[in-house]
Amino acid sequence: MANINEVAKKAGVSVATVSRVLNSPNVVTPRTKAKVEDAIKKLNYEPSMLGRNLRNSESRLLLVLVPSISNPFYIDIIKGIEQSALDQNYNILLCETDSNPEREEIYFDLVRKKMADGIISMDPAVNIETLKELSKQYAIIQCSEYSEESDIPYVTIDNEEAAYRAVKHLIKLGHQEIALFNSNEKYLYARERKEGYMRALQEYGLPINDEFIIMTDQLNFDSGIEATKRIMNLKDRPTAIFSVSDLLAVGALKEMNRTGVKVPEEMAIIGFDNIEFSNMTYPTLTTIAQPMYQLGTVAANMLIEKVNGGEVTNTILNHELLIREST
Amino acid sequence: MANINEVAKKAGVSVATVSRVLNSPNVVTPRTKAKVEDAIKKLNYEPSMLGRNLRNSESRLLLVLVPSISNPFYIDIIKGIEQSALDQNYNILLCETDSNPEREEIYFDLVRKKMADGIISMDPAVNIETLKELSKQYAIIQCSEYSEESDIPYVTIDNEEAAYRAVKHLIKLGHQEIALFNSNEKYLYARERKEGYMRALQEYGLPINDEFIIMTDQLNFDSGIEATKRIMNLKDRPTAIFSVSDLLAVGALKEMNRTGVKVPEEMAIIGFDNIEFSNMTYPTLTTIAQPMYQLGTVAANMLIEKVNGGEVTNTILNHELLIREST
DNA sequence: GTTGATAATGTAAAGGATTACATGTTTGTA
DNA sequence: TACAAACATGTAATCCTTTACATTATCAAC
Repeated sequence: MANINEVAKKAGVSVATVSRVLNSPNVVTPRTKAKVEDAIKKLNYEPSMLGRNLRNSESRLLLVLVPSISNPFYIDIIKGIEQSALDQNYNILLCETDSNPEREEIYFDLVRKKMADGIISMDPAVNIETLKELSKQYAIIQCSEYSEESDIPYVTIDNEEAAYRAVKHLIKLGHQEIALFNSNEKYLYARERKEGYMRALQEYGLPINDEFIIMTDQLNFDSGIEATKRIMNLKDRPTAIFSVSDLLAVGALKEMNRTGVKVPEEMAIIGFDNIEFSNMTYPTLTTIAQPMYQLGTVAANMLIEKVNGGEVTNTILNHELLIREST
Repeated sequence: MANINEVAKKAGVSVATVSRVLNSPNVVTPRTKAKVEDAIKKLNYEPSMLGRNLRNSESRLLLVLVPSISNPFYIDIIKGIEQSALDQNYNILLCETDSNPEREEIYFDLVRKKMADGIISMDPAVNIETLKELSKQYAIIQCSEYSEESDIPYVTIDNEEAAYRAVKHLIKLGHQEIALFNSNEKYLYARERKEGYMRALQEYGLPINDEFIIMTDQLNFDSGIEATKRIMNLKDRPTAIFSVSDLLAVGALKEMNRTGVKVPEEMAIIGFDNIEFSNMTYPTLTTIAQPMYQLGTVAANMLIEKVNGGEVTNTILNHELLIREST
């Protein structure tokens, strides 16, 4: 495979000139440019990014840390990231941590070893201490989930307000007994969404029933079924569910269908995220729409800005309540 | 950031020795090894993969070409690929082509420019001519969808047989009028699955009704709804649907639910792929399970084998008929 | 036809590792 | 004690670009 030297020789110029034709074509005479381009074509030359990256001390790769690609919530974010990255000549290294610290370390090593120029972390279970440490030296952005006491820049939505609006919607429909399917409150978003849930209840003078608050350890379909079974076994059942994840809500829906409980008549359900699938269920799922794609593009732009030494400010994007058939 | 020279100086050895400590620790004296490791620690040295990759003429990155990450079918394959890759110290560059030739070219360029060591293509709409051309020079594997007349190695399942079994299952249940939701027959898998569909019908002496064969241009939910509407508008409706993709089948299911047609009593539905979601619908979806994860691991192993100059043989993996509620 | 300014090109160092080959050190044995 | 064999370490080339700096070519103006 030809390298820049051979091209230079064939074109009768120096390697510097070849490089210039490639990188700043305007500083070179049309005649030499033509000669060089001719040689490039004849030799089928493709500049090696390995050499270039070494020289430029960059990899033009962005690490995207995701807890799981099975959760469609992340898919649209990833699409947004990929688009922004491509637009700026970056590529993404998609890394699924599975909340496994060992894997996480493998991926962190990629940036330590210069194989990635920066990180977008979306993993709520990320080792925040390591992340903080890394952020002193490398460009890092948190997307969706973030840590308050780090000063790692983030992009997210107002989770408290979104949850508040969701629950308020249920209350307005006449529900007084509303369950909350939440995840572990060690995660900020879980705490914030619970805050919103409680604020809505309080505002309308409704009691907070601890039995109605279910903590699931994973945001997936099975946990949704599990949680639903638990509330359905209560003597005093709620009439509505606010779930912090569409996947949990889909599980709830399934369990309702299985046991013949009518949605929304006997049980209203509202999810969170607006994953593509929430529109395919029976009935379709009312949910809080997060601007996933935009979360992605903004995160990527912030990261690239930071990689290039720029300053970057935290961003809160808008959410939206999508009322569909399940409420 | 420290480099290998500084480590060597600090440890009082040559760079070669430092490199050896890193790459073949056993050829170096325990005493020197200790000195070097000490220096590494003190300087917080991390070997740069940029330098190493240039020297070794490799990137240790595998390109994974997917038509769309919105289709969960690919998600498990990707997981498999990622696991195998990690096990062998590779990472994956996930590339969503969106069946957009320009994007595809960007990604192909990555391998031309040595930024990726090989490609796993899963895109049925891939530009097969370019792929064939590239495969002369670079390591390429096709996963799931492949081209018969190229000699690019592939891993897939027996689509004809799988379709045959699915349709036979419907026939055994008493269905005589069976619709086929297929994608464009320019794709091999579409042709093969249609073959299987026809073989089953023929074997049982059932007529082939062209009106029952619907071609969709995309394998997604909306196309499923669309196709369903078409067959429901026929004077003579089928009593069962065989869909070549779960997503289409989910669309069909939704449309049945919307219009109050009972599944499976009035309309049986069978999908293809066994995406995670097919188990979450109401009713759950009978489907052909492809061994997605395994497709991924096998593809990755084949590719890495090929990257390292090995020879590789085509692989056909087993599928399975999963009978659930929709039939 | 000089001169000076400007534009185009060339030279060589640098970026950070790996490794063939050369050199220096230990061992074991006679 | 001396010598060869085996082992450990060092030297320097190499992978492929980019770019600061040096050099040469071009052109206008006098």
